[in-house]
Amino acid sequence: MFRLSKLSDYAVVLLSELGRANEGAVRNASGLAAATGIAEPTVAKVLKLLAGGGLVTSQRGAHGGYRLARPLAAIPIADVIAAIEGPIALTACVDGHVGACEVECSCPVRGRWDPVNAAIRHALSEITLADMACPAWTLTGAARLAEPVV
Amino acid sequence: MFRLSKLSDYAVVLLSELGRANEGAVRNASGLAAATGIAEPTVAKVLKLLAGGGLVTSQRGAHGGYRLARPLAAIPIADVIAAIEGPIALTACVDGHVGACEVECSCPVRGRWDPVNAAIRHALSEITLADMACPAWTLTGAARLAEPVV
DNA sequence: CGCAATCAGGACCGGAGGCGTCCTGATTGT
DNA sequence: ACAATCAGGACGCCTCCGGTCCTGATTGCG
Repeated sequence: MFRLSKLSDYAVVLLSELGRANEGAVRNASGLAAATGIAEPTVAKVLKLLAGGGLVTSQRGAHGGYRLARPLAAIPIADVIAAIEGPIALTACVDGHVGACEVECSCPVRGRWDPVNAAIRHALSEITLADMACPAWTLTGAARLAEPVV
Repeated sequence: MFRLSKLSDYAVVLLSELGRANEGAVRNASGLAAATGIAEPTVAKVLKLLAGGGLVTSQRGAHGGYRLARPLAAIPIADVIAAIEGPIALTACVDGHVGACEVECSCPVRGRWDPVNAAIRHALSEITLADMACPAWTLTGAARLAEPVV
């Protein structure tokens, strides 16, 4: 199974939370932590990663915080994963590392996963955060989301 | 990055090796280890997993070994990964586990990654081992493939 | 002008799980 | 009967993720 980092999961939650209500609003880390139920240090870490990836913009100083850099519909899930976990690739041997393999010529791995990587990258580029938003929410508990839970 | 297990990588190598030459031939674990450069105990482990997944058939006893259950072109890479690493899913919370989440109602994760999982599963089902075979080989050394190398 | 709030960046540690190995038993051809 | 080979599980090392915390830079407010 593809062992996606839990941090990426948090990232989707936080981005969705940011995308709710008025998208231009600035939210600070502690407020987002309270709204999502994720531990505050973790929230801060994820937001910093997302800021580094250009998915959110940060405002420092008093009353600072984070806001979405683009609307949710313009954020493919591939970008989120890339921001949190680095470039999308299946194995270590895949990107670069040419010549580092010990079995070398008999190593049929080099470049072999490339089509798989490309296929996954493509698949993940087609799905945006807006697509992932609330299968259950929109149906049952949209109202519950307006208020910070937990 | 999608941290695909190294075992899956070995599996592809071993299956490709099995698919070379005459596909019906029986190869034992030590021979495959020698041909691929992978440590023998690891080869045995991978082959056992593949046999459990029905990708190879095993013959016990003296002069026993493994052979492909189907031709390479009939083995999607998704089957290999499923055999080695279990069912394909991005996170633990995704499949089943309903109600096991601590944040529960505020956990926007449940079911959310489903479209992503489906997209990846689909992508991996479209690519067979035959497709992955030798991007470099087919160009330069197609002839080399006809005969068992190394 | 000083202070408080907030993000930026990195260091640090604990725990989980993958990876590789090995051992014992079952099966089969010679 | 023996040797070869696979089946299945147990086990330990080691890497890496996760979560936390600390210090410094930036900015608005009193």
